[in-house]
Amino acid sequence: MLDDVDVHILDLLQTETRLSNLELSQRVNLSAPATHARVKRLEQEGYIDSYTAILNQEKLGYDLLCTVFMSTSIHQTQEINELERHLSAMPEVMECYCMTGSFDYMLKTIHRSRKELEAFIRELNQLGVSQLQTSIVLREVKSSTVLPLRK
Amino acid sequence: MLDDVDVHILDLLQTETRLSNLELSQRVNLSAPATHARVKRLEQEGYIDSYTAILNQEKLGYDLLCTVFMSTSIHQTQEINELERHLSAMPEVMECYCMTGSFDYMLKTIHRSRKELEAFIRELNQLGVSQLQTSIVLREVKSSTVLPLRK
DNA sequence: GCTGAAAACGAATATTATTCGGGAGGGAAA
DNA sequence: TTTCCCTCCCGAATAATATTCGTTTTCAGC
Repeated sequence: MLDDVDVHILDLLQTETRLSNLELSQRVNLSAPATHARVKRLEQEGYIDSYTAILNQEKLGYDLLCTVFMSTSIHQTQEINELERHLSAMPEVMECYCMTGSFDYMLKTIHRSRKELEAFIRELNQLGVSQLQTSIVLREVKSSTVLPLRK
Repeated sequence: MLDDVDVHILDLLQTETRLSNLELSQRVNLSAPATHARVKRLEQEGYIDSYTAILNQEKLGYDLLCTVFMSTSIHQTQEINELERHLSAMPEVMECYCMTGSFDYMLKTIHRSRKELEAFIRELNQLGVSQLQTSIVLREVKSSTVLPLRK
């Protein structure tokens, strides 16, 4: 279980990840070793999934962010698994969710150009897709990975 | 501009962020100081937006991931800005995009319970929203922040 | 209050980042 | 071709930081 200090640590880690262990320990009013042990425990117990660097999409030439809603014509578990493995392996697919609503899946995809987007959609169509509805992101208003721990 | 080594560094940083600078330098066949200087430059020039810890939603009690499509009845720039500032400030809103398609915005939101989701939707409805369509994520097939640099 | 387990502390050590001086490589001008 | 200059690299030295360790404190259960 998590106490208040654990939650404080998690919250600092997800917003100010680059804090040194020493600074972190000062923020939560604990010694450096105690703080360090807690962080290790939180990693160990799976509260922290991963650490990552968020790169700038625009600067790296990825101008085209899309959402794709799709349904599939296949229904057998094995084929579904196969389809999902395919989707997961596609590097353009950043997120893939199985959803309620009129489509089976929603994808968030990223592309360098319309040309690449078109190639991607063509690739999707070869995977047993029955319906496809693609929308393009015009502007990013907010993009965060931060869970609202302090609410 | 970026050379091959820069791209290699960025790719390692977004997948194996916890590599020490020494290990990183060995992976890209450069000395530690040279690698370090490159990373600093990449941060400085904005190729790296941020570093973050990805927390485990489920373990922290956030079972409900949703997509919300919404349109607004307001059209004046100032009011739109106001609306977007509101949306950005809501901690449940993890992502917010202005989109093509039949709705103005798409949100990705996260909640602890149906109760909280309901409260959130009620809050949204007080912001000048004309249409709202909420779907719930049944299963996460893939969730990544990694750009396909090596493609 | 007493006891034992869990967790914290400070000091010592090990790792790692960071700085620095110097040198190699490569393009431009004579 | 030679010289100059700029950029970028390297290894060694230093500074900062993480990590380990033995001891002390804290606190729940009796």
